[in-house]
Amino acid sequence: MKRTRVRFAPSPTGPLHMGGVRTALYNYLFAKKNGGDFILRIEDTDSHRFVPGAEQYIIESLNWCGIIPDEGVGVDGPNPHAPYRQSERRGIYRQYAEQLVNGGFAYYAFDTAEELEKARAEAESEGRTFIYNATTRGKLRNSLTLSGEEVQELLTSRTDWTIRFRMPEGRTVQMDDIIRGHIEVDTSTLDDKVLWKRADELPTYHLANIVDDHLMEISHVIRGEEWLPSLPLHYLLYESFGWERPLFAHLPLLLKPVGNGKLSKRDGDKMGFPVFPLKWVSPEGEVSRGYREDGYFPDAFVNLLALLGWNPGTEQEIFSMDELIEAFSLDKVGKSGAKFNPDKAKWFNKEYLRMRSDQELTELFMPVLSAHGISAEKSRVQEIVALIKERATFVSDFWDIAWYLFKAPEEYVQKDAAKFWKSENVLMAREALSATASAHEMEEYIREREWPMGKVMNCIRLALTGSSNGLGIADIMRFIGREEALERFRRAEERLII
RNA sequence: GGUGGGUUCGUAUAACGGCUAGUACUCAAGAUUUUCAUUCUUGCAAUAGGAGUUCGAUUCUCCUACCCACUACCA
Repeated sequence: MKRTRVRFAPSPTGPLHMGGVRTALYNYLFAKKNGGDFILRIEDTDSHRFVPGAEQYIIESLNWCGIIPDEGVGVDGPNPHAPYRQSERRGIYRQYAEQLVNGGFAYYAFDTAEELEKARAEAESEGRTFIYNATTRGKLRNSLTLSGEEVQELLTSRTDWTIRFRMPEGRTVQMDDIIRGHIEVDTSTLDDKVLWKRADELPTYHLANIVDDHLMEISHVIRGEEWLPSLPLHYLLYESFGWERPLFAHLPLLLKPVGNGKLSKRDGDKMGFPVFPLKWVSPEGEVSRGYREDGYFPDAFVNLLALLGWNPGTEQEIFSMDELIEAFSLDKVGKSGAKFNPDKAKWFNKEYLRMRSDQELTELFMPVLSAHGISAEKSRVQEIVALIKERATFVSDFWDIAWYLFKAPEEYVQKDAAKFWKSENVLMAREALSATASAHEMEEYIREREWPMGKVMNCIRLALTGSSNGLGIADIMRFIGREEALERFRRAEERLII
């Protein structure tokens, strides 16, 4: 049997967004599940849309997620099909395009951008849509309508011609998609796509894609649903070359959380969640947040992405990468677009945070503490982390949850003070606090006297933390000590009016 | 407009012709707790509409509606 080889082939036109990461992930899982290769190829055939830094961003993102290519751009190991950057492969495409011309499957087109623009505008004014195919190509300037000498002349004198695919007439292309099943399309609705551009000596996506997939011995093409409309062309290209084609699987789109449409950069900014794996600063200086910088764990991110459009068929939701590889299969991938749910994303991270060891979380929390000007002993911090980890979604929550274990409150929440800082409460609280040596004793003291536990405790909590919610008094006192507790209470008495 | 794809609770999904349509997130209520959070329990909530095939349809077929993608010398 043929070896499984898949590729992720992004275009470096900007940061890779989470939909792209998911496509890469599914390719990776499929490859690993089948003991095959996962290849990273960069499709930079559009010189006008190149964005500096985008390629590096793609590599870093995949690396952060643990989606490691076996072959391709950024891989140190053996790269038998190098180069994997299409701009570096430009020399190989022209011959293939010309092979199609010689076989009668393609032709030279000399229409200028202006001429095509005019034809489109004309058609539109008549209520039609211009389509470059069998119905119009006979009236346009190309090697099918011009004489051999004219063609030769134009080929050498001009540098703005293209090679177009000659879309056959009256055929129904029969296709099969692993996810969507059998699909048929009539060629009369398709157009003569440009395959190669003389102007920059580069192929367009369609040609480069087919040639490279063939040369790199790709067995399965797993890509986004937006490519489904060009599948007939790709089928026809394989047929014209006489090549065996790979199997295709078109993944459902990732949709925005509310409303309709593809998930886009704007949605994240608007709704307060990242759309990109990593923070991205565009060449213009525009900043987009990333999952990594927002405090997500890479394995949580991968887990939530995996479950957007795929399900294991069981009720398991938490998967390590190895478990995903084991469980993954394309026939469990859904057909309909998946709306991204930020709440569920947070839930995943919360689950992953709980699974992290106290030691690891402590290492992550230490820099946060220093950033707040706190220097604390690691062993002490680790005890605190153990106490608060299940209250947090992100490591960054730790500070908000437990800052008062590191420093005294400067101010008090008005509403809580109004509710609990009352003379009778303060009297009881002061007595209980000063008459006992530990939180445990204090609790006994209050109970014996049948004082209202809630009122007294919240009064103390207000003095210790500045608000009426937070950790148990016993835990707080264990960390700050009795002296500090008494001091904080004294200060509250000075500052708060009854 | 044309072509293709899609449609189960608000969201992600399960149920490969046969249970009371299941689970998770969110939300609500209750229990626990000195507060908050956690935890536990319970609850709200769906097969887009219409025909057909069938003993029986969420599942198969057709029509309608709605949504999405594509329709570049972009990928």
